[in-house]
Amino acid sequence: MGTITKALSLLNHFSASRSEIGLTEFRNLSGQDKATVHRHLSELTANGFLEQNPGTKGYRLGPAILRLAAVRERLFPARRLVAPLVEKLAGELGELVHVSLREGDHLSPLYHFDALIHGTRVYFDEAELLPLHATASGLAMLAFGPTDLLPKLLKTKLKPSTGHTITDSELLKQTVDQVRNDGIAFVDQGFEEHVSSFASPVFGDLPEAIGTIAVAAPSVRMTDELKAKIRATLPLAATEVTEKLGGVVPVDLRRIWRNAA
Amino acid sequence: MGTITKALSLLNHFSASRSEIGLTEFRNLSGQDKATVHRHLSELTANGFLEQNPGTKGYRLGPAILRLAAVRERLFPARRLVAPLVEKLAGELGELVHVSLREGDHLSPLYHFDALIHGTRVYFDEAELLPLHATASGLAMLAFGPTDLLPKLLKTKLKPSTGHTITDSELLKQTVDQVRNDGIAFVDQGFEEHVSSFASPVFGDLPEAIGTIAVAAPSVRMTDELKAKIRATLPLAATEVTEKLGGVVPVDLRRIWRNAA
DNA sequence: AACCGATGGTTTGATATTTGAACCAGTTCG
DNA sequence: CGAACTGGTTCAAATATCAAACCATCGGTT
Repeated sequence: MGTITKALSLLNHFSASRSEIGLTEFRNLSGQDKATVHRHLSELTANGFLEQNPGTKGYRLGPAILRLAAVRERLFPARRLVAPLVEKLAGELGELVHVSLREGDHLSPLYHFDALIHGTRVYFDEAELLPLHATASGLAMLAFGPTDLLPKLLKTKLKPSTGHTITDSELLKQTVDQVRNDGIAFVDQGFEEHVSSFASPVFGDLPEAIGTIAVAAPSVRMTDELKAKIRATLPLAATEVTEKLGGVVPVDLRRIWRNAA
Repeated sequence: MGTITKALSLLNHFSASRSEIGLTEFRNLSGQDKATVHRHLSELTANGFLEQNPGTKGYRLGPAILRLAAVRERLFPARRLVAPLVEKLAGELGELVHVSLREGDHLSPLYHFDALIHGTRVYFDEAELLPLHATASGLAMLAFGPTDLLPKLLKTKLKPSTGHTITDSELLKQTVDQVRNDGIAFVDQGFEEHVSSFASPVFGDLPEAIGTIAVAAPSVRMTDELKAKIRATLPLAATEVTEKLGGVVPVDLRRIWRNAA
């Protein structure tokens, strides 16, 4: 792992529930040497990617990130473009919908919305990277994303998130093949207990998925009726998101989706 | 310059007018070796801070930045908090107002708003880092920010942005002293030709400026009347922004502002 | 087709930086 | 006091960097 990757990985330890992290905590989370972590934190701070709370000495995400995010959204306003589509689908289904983009061998949440019409709801952390083998989104990405994604992933050990996570290489291959045939992925409690989700791929201008759109609901609410409704609407939403992002759905997948409808 | 700084500095070459940058262009902009730049770009891409356009091979800002920005805004919604104050002041004055936060030895734009009531207007690039010695915001930061900021800056060569930029150490020291007495900074065409601006510091919980609020207008519109109006309103706005961000204005500066009013 | 001048990307081996175990210093708590 | 935490710093050994040369590919020109 290169220096830059080590440093940037430190930033991934922030989450909705952990906004400020100290040196020792970073060392524990990253497993790196303390001196190294410290130099990395200093350098990230000097560049505005972190800022240090003068009182607690803890580190927080810094202003540089906001500045760069503003630039990206201005040039390629993906968040703004997909937001209405996500909200519309979430409203129709009454469940949590999220769009994520591939970030290396994970998926990075871009936008999510929950209609909040039910008492129980699925918790979704925008800061958390989604693993490819444990989530419906991940399976959709493995099936329709870059072809070297699955082989690379199979070289690593598949870490279970729950007792239901697929950790067997052969089973993962078969499941991905099935997703490729169906044009939609379904996972029950693979990432979080008691949560089921569906996902379909979203494309850029190449016939290679750049992200996914997914619906997640508590498993108890995932009835045959809701499943049918999701299967009927999700491919359409994926097509709309793809078009909003200036991409095209590959013809063979378009055919699969049409036949399913 | 450390590896991480070199890599992160690459990201600063993006701007509103330059959304996609190729390897050779990065090499020219950064002055670094091509092989090094390429390795850095690859590593940034692998971590989602950049993404590569498969067609042109150029690099763009990646999804990781959005993800982290969402986390930061959720934990410390500075942008959302200051936006209404910036817009209110911009409306009252009819000119461009911006709030920036310190990012190492520069200022990083956090939010800006232009009432757009005049035909000519000041161009403001959210992606661009503001130098401390050339802008009103910078002088306010030098006067009220960390005490080691000015000495450190004086050790480097002061690069002129226009013919009016202060590049003399002695003059800069005097000017900063004056800003410290006035509680407000004024610069005429120090950063952009034909643009004048005022700035006051904004504080966190320590008696040390963390950022600034500034008004910029075409020099021809900067009449005595407008100047008086800005001097009367900017300190109040700076106080409001400080309070929104959960900080306090140091008592001695509060006295200066009160006496001026 | 052959050529040119760009581009992105890779390799090599001497050189410089990063690394990590141990070390230092300040707090907090019994 | 001393133990157990913090955050932060030092100096041989591992790793990254640099410069220059190289390869492949693209789009236009002769």
